[in-house]
Amino acid sequence: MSIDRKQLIIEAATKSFSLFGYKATTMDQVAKIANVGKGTIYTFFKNKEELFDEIVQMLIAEMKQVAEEAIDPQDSFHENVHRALFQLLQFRKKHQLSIKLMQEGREMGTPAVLEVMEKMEQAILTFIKEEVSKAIDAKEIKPCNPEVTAFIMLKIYVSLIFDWEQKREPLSEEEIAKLFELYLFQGLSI
Amino acid sequence: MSIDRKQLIIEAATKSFSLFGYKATTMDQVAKIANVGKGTIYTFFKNKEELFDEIVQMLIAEMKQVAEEAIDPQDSFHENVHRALFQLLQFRKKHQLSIKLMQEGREMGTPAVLEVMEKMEQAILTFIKEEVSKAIDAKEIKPCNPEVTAFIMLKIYVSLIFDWEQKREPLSEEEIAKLFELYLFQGLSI
DNA sequence: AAATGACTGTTTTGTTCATTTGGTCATTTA
DNA sequence: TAAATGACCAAATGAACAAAACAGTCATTT
Repeated sequence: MSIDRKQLIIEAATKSFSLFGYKATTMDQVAKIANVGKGTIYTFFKNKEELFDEIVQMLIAEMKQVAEEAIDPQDSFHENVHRALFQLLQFRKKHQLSIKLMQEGREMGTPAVLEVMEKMEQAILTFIKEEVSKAIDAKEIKPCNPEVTAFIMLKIYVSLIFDWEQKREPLSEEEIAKLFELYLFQGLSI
Repeated sequence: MSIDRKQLIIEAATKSFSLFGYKATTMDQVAKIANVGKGTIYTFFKNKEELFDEIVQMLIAEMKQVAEEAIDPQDSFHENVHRALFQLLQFRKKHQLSIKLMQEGREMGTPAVLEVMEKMEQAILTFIKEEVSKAIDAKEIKPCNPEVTAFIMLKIYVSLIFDWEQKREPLSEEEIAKLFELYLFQGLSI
């Protein structure tokens, strides 16, 4: 048998999704880039959306790895969460495919893309929630609802990293870490 | 002279904007509802956008009043901010015109509407920032950047009131108050 | 002097139709 | 003979055009 055709298709589709987005990627184009007959794609994937989903699954796995690499059991919980969330959002901010998908989700509202963005957010929330639960068990932080806490943490990070610099000077990583520490861990009370 | 024509126009336009949104409101329609010739509108307002802006100015003034009424100098800073932000966002959630505008901003991205939503957000931020500054001066809370703090507070509230219940059970006012108190004032640290 | 609505140039909307697209399947290939 | 293929098809898309609706003006009316 020649080289793995499924791999070729995945690589071609990833390239095209990253370059043009989901809607603007045609199956003919993917076949052409992969040097494969169009029908061949359908022997490996039920349809366009399933091909897309498989690629996004890989993206989520990559993100999970980035997050896990940011965790150092020696460090405190909030240093770990800060590093993990920061790395995660930087990843999302820099990776070609993530960027294209976020654009397409916002600007065109492509349903398949919105669905996939949900999944990515859910994956991040699950990861953080797990870390929060561990920290509560280890009595590193006060008892609290891990789901709400993970949700708030992610929202604060997205706010500081994406929303704030929409209209203002971007904040440096250290500033973000300090703010996170102040608001979420120390608290504003005197 | 007959009854105040400018007032009639403002009332008619408010009704139409609330019912159909900015784009779907035509000047002919406003004139008809107001029982006024179309040309009359242009003796009071330069164009459609200026009419819209004047109405939104009134909405913002109303919001400011709601926020101010929520502040009780006897109470602590965080009780006051909680009440003010909560009232503000409930107002936004219940008022016909706000609802229509938020919909139109999200779904159609009408530029005039987005612009106006910016203004509303800025008004809220300025109000909270002012309260934060006062609280710092009164040594009620730790020194911090009032602008970032106001920004984070609003984000947390919008997250808890709007975003959270997108996919989960809504949180009650008391729950939101408790969460706000825990995350922002007490801090998660033990 | 204030109010008006018919008028105008522009934008939006509805419609048509040729092209493109996702997906199938009979044929080809190795 | 199993895997690969591309011609093929129904459905979706969008370009092009005509018709309608629109914001804003201004000569006329009140």
